Amino acid sequence: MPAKAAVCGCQVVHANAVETARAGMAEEGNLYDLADFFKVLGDSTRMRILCALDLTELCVCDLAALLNMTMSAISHQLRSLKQADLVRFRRDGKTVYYALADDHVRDIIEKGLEHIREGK
Amino acid sequence: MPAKAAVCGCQVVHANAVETARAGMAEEGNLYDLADFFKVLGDSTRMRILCALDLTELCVCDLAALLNMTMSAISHQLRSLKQADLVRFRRDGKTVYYALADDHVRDIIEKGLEHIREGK
DNA sequence: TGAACGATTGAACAAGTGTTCAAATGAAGG
DNA sequence: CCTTCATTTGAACACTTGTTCAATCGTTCA
Repeated sequence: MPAKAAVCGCQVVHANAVETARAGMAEEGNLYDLADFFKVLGDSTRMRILCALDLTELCVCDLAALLNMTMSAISHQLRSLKQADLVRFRRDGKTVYYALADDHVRDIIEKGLEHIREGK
Repeated sequence: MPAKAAVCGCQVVHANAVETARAGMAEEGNLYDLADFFKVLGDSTRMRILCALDLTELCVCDLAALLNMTMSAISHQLRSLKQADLVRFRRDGKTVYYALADDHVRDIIEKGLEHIREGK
């Protein structure tokens, strides 16, 4: 408890619980990566892009038309999605087609929807 | 294609694909809620709190000590987590104990970790 | 090669977010 | 009651983030 008091200045201590948490938690770096990953999903534009790509392959121009946004804005967001390995792309002439990278995304989005629907 | 050209100004059109996406996408409102939900998971402090609570119930002071942050900062983040139905709490005297709300969170976090580990 | 065009990039700005600090609750005990 | 103390709250600040705008890249085709 001295260690704790030094940190947070309060006297309530659950040293066992804190130690349990400290010992069992995933590696620090992994948690930051995990937060960064979910951060990518936490934007409505990117979420709408993902849900559109879940249905069919689309080019930047298609997405811009579908979401009523500029190609630049779409392209910027696709960059984030690419870096997070959420989408893949193929080039055909001047056109670049985007699609979901794999089924992980589908699963995660599905789980998220479950949580939301259940919450009300 | 006139409709599309009006929106994004380019000539490449995949009207069928765009229509498929438009017709099949989840309701607009749901996608915004979904993005907001993931936004809550997209912060390292909140993620660390969730992972700690995944192992054991903890009070604000415990979390502050564990994460080496002020109780105020922790409390602010717990508020977000509460609003997103990710954590529940019980009061015992002056102390408030927090815990994970349900198993949805565990599942989602697990899926996220899978994705990250697989990506490299 | 040079024009056309889909896509990408970088800088800049507005809007949103997390932490800090100080003040205010709410519960327990003297 | 009045004090103590864990927790919460609100305002302020620095920092991050999404979109816009202009310029550039990369490919096709004449």
